[in-house]
Amino acid sequence: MPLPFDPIAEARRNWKKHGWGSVEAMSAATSITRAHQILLRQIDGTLEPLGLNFSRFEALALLHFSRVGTLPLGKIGDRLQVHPTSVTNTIDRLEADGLVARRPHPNDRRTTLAELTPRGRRRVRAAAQALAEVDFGLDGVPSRELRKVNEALTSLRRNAGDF
Amino acid sequence: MPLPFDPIAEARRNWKKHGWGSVEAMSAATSITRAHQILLRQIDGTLEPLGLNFSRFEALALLHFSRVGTLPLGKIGDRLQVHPTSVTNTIDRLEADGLVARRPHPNDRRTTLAELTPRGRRRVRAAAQALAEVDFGLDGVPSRELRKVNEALTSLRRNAGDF
DNA sequence: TCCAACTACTTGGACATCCAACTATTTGCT
DNA sequence: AGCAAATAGTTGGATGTCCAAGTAGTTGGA
Repeated sequence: MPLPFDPIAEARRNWKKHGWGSVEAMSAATSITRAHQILLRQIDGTLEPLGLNFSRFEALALLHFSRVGTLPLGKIGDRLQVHPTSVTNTIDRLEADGLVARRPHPNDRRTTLAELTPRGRRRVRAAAQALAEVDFGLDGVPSRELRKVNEALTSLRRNAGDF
Repeated sequence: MPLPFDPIAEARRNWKKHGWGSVEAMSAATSITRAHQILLRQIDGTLEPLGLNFSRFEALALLHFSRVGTLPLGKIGDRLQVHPTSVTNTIDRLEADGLVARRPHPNDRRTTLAELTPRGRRRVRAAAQALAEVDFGLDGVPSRELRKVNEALTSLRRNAGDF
């Protein structure tokens, strides 16, 4: 099914030919979009038998890493950079599957805590192992290239004010 | 609004501490996801006043680059790597806005062609200019870093069988 | 003290994506 | 020639994301 040519190289040629400018940025933006499509499909495919997707896995991992296994929903949204409504939706699903429970915050009654259940903790470990086994859909990519991706995208994210 | 630390560096530490493996790949996958979130928001924000989003813009650009201004819907899906139903939806929206028209294929009655209207051609030029002006949300990122992104992601895409 | 402004989360609605199933047409094997 | 399999696109349903607006609770300054 692969295309017989690199669609982004083709886009670069066309972009130049029409004098549209910002070729390097266009190319980077498009590359990131395609890479994201590819990775997300592989990752979600890996997690699907476990009843998870990448968003739900990220939320579970965050809870697993927090010493107490508990986090305010707002904090989860800040860390994952998603809208509060997405967090509500994600936690709804995890709660329906018994992987997480909503708890009232002891000091602030506006706040809801998500708490990892024992079942959720087992599930997130299994998911992490499954993802590591397929190298997050990146098996075969030389680690030199992976480091390049990480370096360059860290710079990009810092520039965009991500952190 | 930025976080006071790099969430991905934090994830790397936690991932290692729990012995979860594939740290470099996890880091790359997560970086790509975040970079995509950031870029897509800026790009869609730039295109919104023009009644477009990135998907619709990509479809229009593809048509603009094809000499005749016409492409089968299936080809568009192949190039953009999206599901046929997404193409149907995208073209529906563009058609409703008068930027594209559906035409029957002269030789194959199964096939539908999307044809760029004059209005669509003007719109895609304006959109390209708007995107170039904001450097696709990447203004400020040194071009050395952009080239690194492009190189590394081309390798990643090739490895994943994108082309 | 008290109330306006802020914060945390949820609800309802818009939109984009995918999958499964369906219709229409074309192709290829016998 | 004839029919099964493949191809092109659409519809309906599920999911996930965002925004706008609403509810509940907290905070800070007059």
